[in-house]
Amino acid sequence: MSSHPQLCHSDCDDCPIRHRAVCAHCDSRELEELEEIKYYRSFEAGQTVIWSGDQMSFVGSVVSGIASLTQTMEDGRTQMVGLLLPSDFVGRPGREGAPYDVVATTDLVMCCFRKKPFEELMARTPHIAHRLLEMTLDELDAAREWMLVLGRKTAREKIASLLSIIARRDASLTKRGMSGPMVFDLPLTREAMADYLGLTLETVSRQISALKKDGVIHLEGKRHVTIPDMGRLMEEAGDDTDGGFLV
Amino acid sequence: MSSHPQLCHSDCDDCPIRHRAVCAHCDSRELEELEEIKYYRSFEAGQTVIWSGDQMSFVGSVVSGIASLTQTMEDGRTQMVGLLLPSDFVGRPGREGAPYDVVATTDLVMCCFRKKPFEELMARTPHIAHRLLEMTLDELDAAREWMLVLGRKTAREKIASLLSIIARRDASLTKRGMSGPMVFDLPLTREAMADYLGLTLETVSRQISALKKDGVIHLEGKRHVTIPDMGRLMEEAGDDTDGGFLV
DNA sequence: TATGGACCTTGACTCAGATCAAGTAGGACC
DNA sequence: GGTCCTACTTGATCTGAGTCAAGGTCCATA
Repeated sequence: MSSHPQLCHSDCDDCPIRHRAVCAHCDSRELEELEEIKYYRSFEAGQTVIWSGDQMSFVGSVVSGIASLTQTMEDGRTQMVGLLLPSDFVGRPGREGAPYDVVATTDLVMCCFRKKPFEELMARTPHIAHRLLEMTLDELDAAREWMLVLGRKTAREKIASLLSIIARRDASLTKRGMSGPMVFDLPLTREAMADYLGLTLETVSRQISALKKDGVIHLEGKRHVTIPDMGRLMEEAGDDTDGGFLV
Repeated sequence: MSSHPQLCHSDCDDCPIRHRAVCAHCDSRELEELEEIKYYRSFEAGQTVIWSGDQMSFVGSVVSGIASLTQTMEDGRTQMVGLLLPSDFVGRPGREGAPYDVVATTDLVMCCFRKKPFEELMARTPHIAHRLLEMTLDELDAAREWMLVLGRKTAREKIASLLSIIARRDASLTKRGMSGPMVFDLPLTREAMADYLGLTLETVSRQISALKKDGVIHLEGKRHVTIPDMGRLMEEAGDDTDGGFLV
């Protein structure tokens, strides 16, 4: 599985981001600098972190909770174009405005760096710039993978695709591995799932019920999911059974 | 409008790529190096340039013709995830395999650089690396813009969106500007349009006929398009009338 | 001038998913 | 215990786009 967009300052204990691709190569001067421009921000579920078109004053990563990138048409139709899970990176060094809304889908904590000094540091530090290109390529792959889901998959396949992405991300974050049944809590409402999948919330609900009836997933309450057989779910998603590479 | 993913070697007369963001800042040593690792490749319409999963031995840009990035499911459903018009860049410096097929949608000429030495040059030349990040961000924006099209737009809006993208790209390449009626040849078959839009070719045909009947576009033959009123087309696409920023 | 084939159009019918509408489940707060 | 509210489910019906099928157009080649 490819690594995910992540960027971390020095102290991963108090900013619980797993991947240290950047800081592992930073010397202490750089880490000090990062520490100086670092701060935390919290958002409540439903709050908008950044409005489309706004100036962005920071870059950063998700510490806990979920944020989503959403685009909205004038008549209100919305499409999520990205899902930011803990450790994912937000921000576009070198760019001014945000091209879409960033919304806190659950309560959210972010670890931010002030943008200007971060960019300056980046300009002086080739391996940070390089890591950033890597992350952007990963995001691009994920977006294009999702285009196939949106354009060509059935509602049932879409749900299965989303569940398997969340399951895989959850496994890699909790280091629980992918063998045996997967258990996790759905971090999204039916409506948010619908926005991500280009469906209505009723269709999402119906297809989840159908997958449950067919034994592909188990549900306790409305959010607690067990996937007895990951291979089966991936077949339902229309993916190669050996697992997608992206996100 | 944002710049498009492009990368150019020194001699833009014999490699007709408009944007010189890279070479404008290269000194003559770098240009000489680029010249040494440069070569051209031609493909016939329908040929596959790179298979998904293959090692890529070059990076480069489209000189003439159209290439597309496509993803295919096991059962044959396909989705185009990118359209490469003249001057667009192909390649993922620092990455090995291709994540999707690159197909020559028309007869195609590409200007290529050998990948290994290009990467070495890039590692030594921060402004090329920087330009590459810029291009990747542009592609990411375009992909996400397209996710809204795939997930939430009607067939009619999808066609209008594609036509306005092609019209705008055509205008910027030929420097004809966006005022007055736009005239161009559709570079895609109905089937290719369907693959890009997540539709069937019959639906594409029907919607083009409908837009024609309603006077949004004029058609001479099957491919020669006139758009009398670009604003009207963009309304049909469901975009802000002031024009999208992306692609 | 025919013949074949790629590409496109149009019609008739079907169906997956949207829409509209009525519920249920469970938590917070009085 | 009741009531309110948000999140979810389920049913009935509608409809936009897919499917299947029959032609049409244009061009290259015989």
